[in-house]
Amino acid sequence: MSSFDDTDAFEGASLSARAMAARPAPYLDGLNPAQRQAVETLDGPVLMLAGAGTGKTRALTARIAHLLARGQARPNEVLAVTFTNKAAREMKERVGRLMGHAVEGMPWMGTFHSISVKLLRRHAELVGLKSNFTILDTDDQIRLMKQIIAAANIDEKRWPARQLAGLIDNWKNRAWGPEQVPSSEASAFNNMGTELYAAYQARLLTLNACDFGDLLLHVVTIFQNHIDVLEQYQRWFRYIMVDEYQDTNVAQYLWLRLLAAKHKNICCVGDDDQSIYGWRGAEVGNILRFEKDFPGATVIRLEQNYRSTEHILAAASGLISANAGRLGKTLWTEAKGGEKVRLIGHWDGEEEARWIGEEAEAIQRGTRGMEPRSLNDQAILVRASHQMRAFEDRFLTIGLPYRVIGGPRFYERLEIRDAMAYFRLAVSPDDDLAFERVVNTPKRGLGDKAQQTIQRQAREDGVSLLEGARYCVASGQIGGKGGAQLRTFVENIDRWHRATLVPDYDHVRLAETILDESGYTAMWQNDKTPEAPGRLENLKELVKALENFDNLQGFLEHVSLIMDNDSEDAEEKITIMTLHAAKGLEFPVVFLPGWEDGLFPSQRSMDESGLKGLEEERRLGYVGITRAEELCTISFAGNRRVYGQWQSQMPSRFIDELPAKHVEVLTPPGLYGGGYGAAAMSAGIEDRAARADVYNSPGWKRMQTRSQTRPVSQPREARNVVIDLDAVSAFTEGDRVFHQKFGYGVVEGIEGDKLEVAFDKAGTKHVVASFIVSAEAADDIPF
DNA sequence: TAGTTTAATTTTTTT
DNA sequence: AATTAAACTA
Repeated sequence: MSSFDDTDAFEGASLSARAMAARPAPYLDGLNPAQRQAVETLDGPVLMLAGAGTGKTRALTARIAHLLARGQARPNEVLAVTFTNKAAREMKERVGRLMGHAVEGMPWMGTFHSISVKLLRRHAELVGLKSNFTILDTDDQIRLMKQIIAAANIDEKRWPARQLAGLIDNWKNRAWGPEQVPSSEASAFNNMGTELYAAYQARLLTLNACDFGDLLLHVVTIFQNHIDVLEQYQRWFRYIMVDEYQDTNVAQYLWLRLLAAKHKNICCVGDDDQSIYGWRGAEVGNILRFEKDFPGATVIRLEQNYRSTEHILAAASGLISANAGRLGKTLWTEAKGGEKVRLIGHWDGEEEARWIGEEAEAIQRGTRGMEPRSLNDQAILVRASHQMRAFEDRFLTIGLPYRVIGGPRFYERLEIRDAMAYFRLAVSPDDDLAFERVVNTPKRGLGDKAQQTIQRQAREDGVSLLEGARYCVASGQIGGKGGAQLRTFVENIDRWHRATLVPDYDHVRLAETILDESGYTAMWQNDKTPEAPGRLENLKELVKALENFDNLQGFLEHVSLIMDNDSEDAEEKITIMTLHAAKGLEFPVVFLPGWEDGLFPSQRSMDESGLKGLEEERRLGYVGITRAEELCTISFAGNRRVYGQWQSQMPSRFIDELPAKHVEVLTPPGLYGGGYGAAAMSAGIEDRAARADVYNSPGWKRMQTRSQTRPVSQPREARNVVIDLDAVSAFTEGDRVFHQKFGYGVVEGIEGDKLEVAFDKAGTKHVVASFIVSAEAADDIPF
């Protein structure tokens, strides 16, 4: 087969059509019948119900390739929408690979938000914005809300800005503008909700800004009010594809329905069982209702799972079957055998972390006939991010490398946001929010009083804060040391702004100059806190990132939308992340800790959303289990510290819902001296134990027997841990010591078998004594 | 104005 | 427990 066919096929519609007739397309190879149907059903509405691990992305990308190769649509006529930039990037790459060349001309493949920005920049004037509007992030949003609340004379303590921001966000998710908020919501936020919403929107317009919700809402508004614009895009987007349809909110739904109304060539891919974003406005109803919305829709179910063993699949299916109102799918796999899902109970959270750490290392070495698995192939998925700390603490002390996904992202870090505010001021000096953020950072002797003076002046004259400040300096309203510094600040901004007006200015150089002249770099250089060096490092990284852009404007635009920064590093590490963050990913080995009622399912979810909340939690469990390819271990702890208080926990009700024959109950090692807590042995567990085979293991029974003899009071004491006295007694307070991972430090205290050590670089930590050597001994070890 | 102490709050998260 | 905001003191 010559390579000419490949290239020729993509030259134009007629040629490619002929090439198609000549031989089957390579992108169809290896697709199962359902996938193939999904790829080849190009016209009319299609709902692709794709269960976990059923090759959804594969089908979706092949469909795009098919569309283009057959010449049914030009690349710019295909609208392909995802939720995250990562997903969009991946899709682009994979389509490119299928086509055998990069897909340059697919400008409409992206997230709802990035596509909306593109549309909105073209038609901004239709909603009263200028096309160079700025996009506010959550932080700016909150600060703006604070001002609005203060202006309305509302006690901010009783009515926090955060709450208002959340409320307005919710309304925007439902595609309600200030006028469309129904009267049933009138009592919201001290009966002022709608008014404040309107005030907030008005303020955004004057700032020529919008928040994330507006990006979508404005586009919907334009489509609804300007038929000509809508029709233009309806004609343009001949084929529409949507990933993760179960996560769409009402605004996104309207957005799509309006665009698809003409050609009705819309293909939505999703899985109602993986809808886990209800709390931020996603409507499962959208996917459940698809066939009503688009009569004559073809519904295709992808049910063959290529990811997990049959036990894992069966456990997940068993769990999710407890949910009502599903579209219904039956996942199956050709892969037989494999390990059952493992279940293990622990005395407390610390022990759970210890056990998982040891298990991860055992799996890394290869255990029980299983092939060794790199730490990269293992993940710990938690319900809430605060659960991560227990694992981090434990892994730090035993030196197990880990990576946390979903911490504060790069562009959300304090120093980056500060630096960005400076850049924003340079680009648009009238950006009041940016001005406010950095006017006294670093400290310029401009406290509340001075800032209020500037605010008042700016408001009186109807000008920006920068102009207000300029006047305050000129008129002597702000004098003294602060005044002098404010003058320099204003002059600096003027100068930086002039620099951005020069054609082809060196923006990297300018950025460095700005950080330098503002004293921002110096501020962190003089800061002696342990995080200061890291922050300086981040600033350097920021400047480096600038090199990829033509100018500061372009960079700011990019950053306001793309907040992800996944830096891959070479070292093998186990991944710790939330269940939410894990959606769409897969790992050979998965640990699911913390399956305790109240934690998972989360109490708050159940309180706020009742049965609906519980079902969403259950879907979250389903997502968690289906992330695993080979080995899935669910665990819970009988006792856990919640907000600093010890609490007895009950095993999650979801554990009872797992089909017993696909679950193996492990005997916890912690049985040696521990026992089960009084609360844990209370009626609940016994009931459940009687019902479920899951609890018929020797280990579980022993655990119950022991629990009757031991009351729960102080778990820490109750646990009869073998203390390595030799290791501890080797040290006293004040000793200079060395740790493999943390380096040198001084012993500050001794607790059981742990030492409290103040490390020179890593800060104060509790470390197991056996991992410590004296500093003198360390000096003798040649590295 | 700036640093210090006290009190309140505590999910999940993308754009 | 730990973070964060607000109140308080120098």
